[in-house]
Amino acid sequence: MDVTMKDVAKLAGVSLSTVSRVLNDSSLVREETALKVKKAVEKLDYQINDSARILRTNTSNLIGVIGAGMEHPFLANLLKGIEAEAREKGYALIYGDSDGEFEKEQNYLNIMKQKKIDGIILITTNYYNDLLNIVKNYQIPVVFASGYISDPEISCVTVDNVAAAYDIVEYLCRAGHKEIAFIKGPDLDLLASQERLRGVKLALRMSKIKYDSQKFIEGDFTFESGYSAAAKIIDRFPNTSAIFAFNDEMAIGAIRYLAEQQIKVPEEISVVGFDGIEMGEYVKPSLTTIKQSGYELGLKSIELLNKIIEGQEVEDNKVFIPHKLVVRESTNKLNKLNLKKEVENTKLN
Amino acid sequence: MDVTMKDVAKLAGVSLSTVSRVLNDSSLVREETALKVKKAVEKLDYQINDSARILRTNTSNLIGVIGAGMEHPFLANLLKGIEAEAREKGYALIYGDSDGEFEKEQNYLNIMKQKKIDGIILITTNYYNDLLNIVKNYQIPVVFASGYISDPEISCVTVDNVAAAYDIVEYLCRAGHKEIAFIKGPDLDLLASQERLRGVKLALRMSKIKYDSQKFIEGDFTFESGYSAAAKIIDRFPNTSAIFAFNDEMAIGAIRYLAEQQIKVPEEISVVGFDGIEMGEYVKPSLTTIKQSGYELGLKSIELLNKIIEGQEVEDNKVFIPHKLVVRESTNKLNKLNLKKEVENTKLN
DNA sequence: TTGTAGGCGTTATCAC
DNA sequence: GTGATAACGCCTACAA
Repeated sequence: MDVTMKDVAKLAGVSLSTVSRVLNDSSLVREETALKVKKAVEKLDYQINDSARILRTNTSNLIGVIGAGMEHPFLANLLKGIEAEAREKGYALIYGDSDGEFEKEQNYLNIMKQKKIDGIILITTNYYNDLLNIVKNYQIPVVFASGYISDPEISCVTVDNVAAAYDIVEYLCRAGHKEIAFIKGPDLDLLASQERLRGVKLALRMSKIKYDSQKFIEGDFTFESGYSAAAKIIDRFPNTSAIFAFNDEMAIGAIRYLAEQQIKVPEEISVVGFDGIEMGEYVKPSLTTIKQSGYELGLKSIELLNKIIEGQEVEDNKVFIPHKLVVRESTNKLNKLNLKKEVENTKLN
Repeated sequence: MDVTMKDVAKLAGVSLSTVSRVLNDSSLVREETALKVKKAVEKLDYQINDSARILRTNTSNLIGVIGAGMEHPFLANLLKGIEAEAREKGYALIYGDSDGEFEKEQNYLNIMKQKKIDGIILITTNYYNDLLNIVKNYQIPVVFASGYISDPEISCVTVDNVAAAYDIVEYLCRAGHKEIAFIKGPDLDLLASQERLRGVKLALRMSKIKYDSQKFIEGDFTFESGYSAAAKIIDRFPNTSAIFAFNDEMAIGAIRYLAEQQIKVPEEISVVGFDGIEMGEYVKPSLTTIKQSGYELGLKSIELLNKIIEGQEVEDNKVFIPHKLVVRESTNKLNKLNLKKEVENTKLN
């Protein structure tokens, strides 16, 4: 079997409790004794048995992460930020993917409870209300990192989706675009997508453009769905002059479709995305988008969670990370060509 | 405190041992009794205390994953595959990122050992030799999922990097390319990159093209490094007709640079990548590449690890996943324009 | 400053 | 079939 504290105690010629004290940096130990113990630990390559410690102390230094669609670049960076900051703070991570299915989420929640996790980061967006109830019941500190949760008891870290969506739509309107089509997220996504939708509506109203639900094509945040959504848009609304996709991947999928149809971006149609994943800088044309940092989102989430776990005063349990409009090559101001085309189309309709 | 087996036993009117038996599906329990217990479990929403169980049984149903650069799409999918198959097999995941630093790797290895993980998946490529020694010492089942490990004791799952690199370089040669430049991986990466390098050399030799180490520019698998490597290539070897980047992201970065320099891909220079990430289908021009499935790599890794953990017979501890050359828009056969240019350049040199 | 002993919630070995 | 009971390895009063 493995080396235990007993072995260390024996080799160091002290008692179990002394070893324990040394390992836990108790100040009540003579330096000389501590040194003996440390040497023994070294010599035996002693590793503490975490289960025994957790059983005794009921705290695990373990944080649970339940996500969905984490292979998307933005979320992959979120996970990276979570990991880095968690390590920094002395936590290890239990990681589970729910595929957005409630059953799997429940399942992981149970497993994590059994492991006595100190806290949990939730990145799922479907069924989050049901999750909320379970989590509240569990009395485990939790932070949502996937959108704004209105429940005042629940902490969350997120970009301000409403404001960000507003910003980018307003930018399009200012550039003269009136015929804007949208590739929204899945209707199942009750957080980010719904919030972005609100931001869009707000911006349209401010620009006196009438809201037309027909012009919102549902995607699922994949390249492919952006591609096929663009096809629908071109088919149904040929006079579209700008497309706002609710994430960068769908925007890139859309651009690809337009290129294949010989529709020039941005000369004929401007395209904007959301997230600001690195890839958007390298596609041709590079992508105008709302940039937010997944890494920072992860970092801030753990920071907040850590405060809650440690019982520190939390001044605000709703944290927003910054976002920024980044204008690149995929958008332009409406030029004469577009305006002419729009006029023509208006006549035709 | 939480509900324990004791509470369940009391409510069900049986002893601790009986509850334990029911929970572990022991057949030695009368159905009637089992039912009583199950009802009590249900009613109290009892969750087992995993630490206590692990302490007693010394098995955790926990698999450790240590990775680096997991935000890259290929590896993000690898993680997804790992997670899905691990869940399927009843394991939970402890996930740590080493940033490719030996110290962090060691650190996570220790943490994981303390948590009594049943097995470990290693995805890091630097210092893997040192890791190997530690891991062997730990006597924990381990599977490398980042390249071929020659040590016969060590299990690994990987694409056949040598063959795959060979395939794509041969493809370029067959298309008539003789002036090929390379964007290789970091020299620190002792696994995939070195293997791909071997494959390249082999293919060059077969095609009677002389090996020129100058033509291998080092990148670090990021878009940015592909971009700047392409700049160096164009600067130093203006008659280059094809570029092979050791992953898709660097290839895409290179394409971006070429586009900015008004160098047409593939008309003037063909570009190929490696991995086959989804994004390669959507860039313009779409990317010719070697396709391998990160998801499958993850799945197979867990499959193998599981066998080892369960002590099943493993017929071969070196597993290869399939790869496939996918030809898209970023390559062509050398046409007259290129050939003429090459002739001219040859004269000049 | 150090040692002794009890208990955390399980599982496993005995009896009955 | 079922029930006591002794570990598993650690932490923490309490004693010394």
